[in-house]
Amino acid sequence: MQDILFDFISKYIALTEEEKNAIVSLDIFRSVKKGTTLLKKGQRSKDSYFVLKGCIRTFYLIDGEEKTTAFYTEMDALTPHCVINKAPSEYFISCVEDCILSVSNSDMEAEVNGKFPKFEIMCRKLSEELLAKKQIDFDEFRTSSPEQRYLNLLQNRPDLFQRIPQHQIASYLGIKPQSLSRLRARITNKG
Amino acid sequence: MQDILFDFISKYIALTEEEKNAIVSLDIFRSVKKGTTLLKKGQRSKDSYFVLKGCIRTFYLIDGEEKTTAFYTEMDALTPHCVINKAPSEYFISCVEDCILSVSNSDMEAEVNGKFPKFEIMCRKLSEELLAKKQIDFDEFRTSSPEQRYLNLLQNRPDLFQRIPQHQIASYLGIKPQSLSRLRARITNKG
DNA sequence: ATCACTCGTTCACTTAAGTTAAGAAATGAA
DNA sequence: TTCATTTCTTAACTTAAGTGAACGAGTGAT
Repeated sequence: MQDILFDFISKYIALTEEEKNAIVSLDIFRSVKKGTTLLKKGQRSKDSYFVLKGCIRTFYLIDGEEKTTAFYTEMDALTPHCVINKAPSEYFISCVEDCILSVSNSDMEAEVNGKFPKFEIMCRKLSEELLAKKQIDFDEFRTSSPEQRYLNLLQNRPDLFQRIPQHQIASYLGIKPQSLSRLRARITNKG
Repeated sequence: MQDILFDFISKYIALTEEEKNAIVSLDIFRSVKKGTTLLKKGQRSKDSYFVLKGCIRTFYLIDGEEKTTAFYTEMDALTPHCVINKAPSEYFISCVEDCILSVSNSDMEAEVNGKFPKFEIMCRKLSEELLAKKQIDFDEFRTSSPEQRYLNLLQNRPDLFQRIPQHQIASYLGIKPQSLSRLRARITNKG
């Protein structure tokens, strides 16, 4: 299972056996049940997540309504905003499925970065890459209609439709569940 | 004028006079006329921009229509996606106003980073901070209606309405110019 | 000064999403 | 299994954005 983490890391830096052992000895792997809340609004967490198996999502609670803003699945890394800016979290994080996660604390990361400077390089590369990806995703969202966003999602992340409740996907697309149902019906009647 | 750049840098790292001189000697300051296109779709540029004065925007050309996705004003830094992923640009960059820009090439940056390791730290901090900000902006956009987005923009960047054509702001809000006009009329008739 | 062009607004009409409500299907717990 | 809850769909109606067109105000070029 931890091989997934090492596969991911190998995209950015090469690891020696010694370094791999150092990571394993940190004992960062966690099994988490579906529905578990990993972070609540207002909390000040230092934990970052890497998804080995399963799916977690971030959502806001606005006027009593959940607004899902992201899904993280296998090989996705999530450093909550509150870890970066050291302020209480604006949003929630919870498990959509039973998950196996690698949970790393920012203090631990600082320690590992001290011991193995390679990791600092990885973090820089990773955050640059994530910024570039986030920019493109944002642009795509901004320049698309809900229907186009739905078709894009179907194209780029078809697995989400098999594992995530429709109302959470609707929220992610920026519309209501009823509108998603209707939109789907509209599309099938066209094709 | 270059003091603006040094003020900006001082938020991340402290600079010696020697380092400041090294930057000035790079001769990176450029005056650019309103309407100038800095980057076209399909080009492979290595240039990053820092706005000292004026305003530049990024936009896509989709079905013959300009879709504006960002405005950069004083103290904003823009590293185009094509610089990061070394692929042809998907979008255009042009000047909304006469501008004074600091234009830095990624080769130059590598050189400066080599001479002054401090700069590498600044780049890491900056890209982490930008990622965090981008995430929050995206979440806000995702969870808002066009009307809320308009009100937020009015709150957070009121200057844009004084310096940018309405149809570009409409596009930025994800709607048509006519809808922005109507939306504004609707709001004034309410209040 | 004139002409062409862009820009912003308004209007009438169309299309799609929000809202409210109801019911069927699936899920989970006792 | 049964019962309650959640999830998804459908429908009727409301609201807001898209579309196409027209108009006046401003801008720039000649």
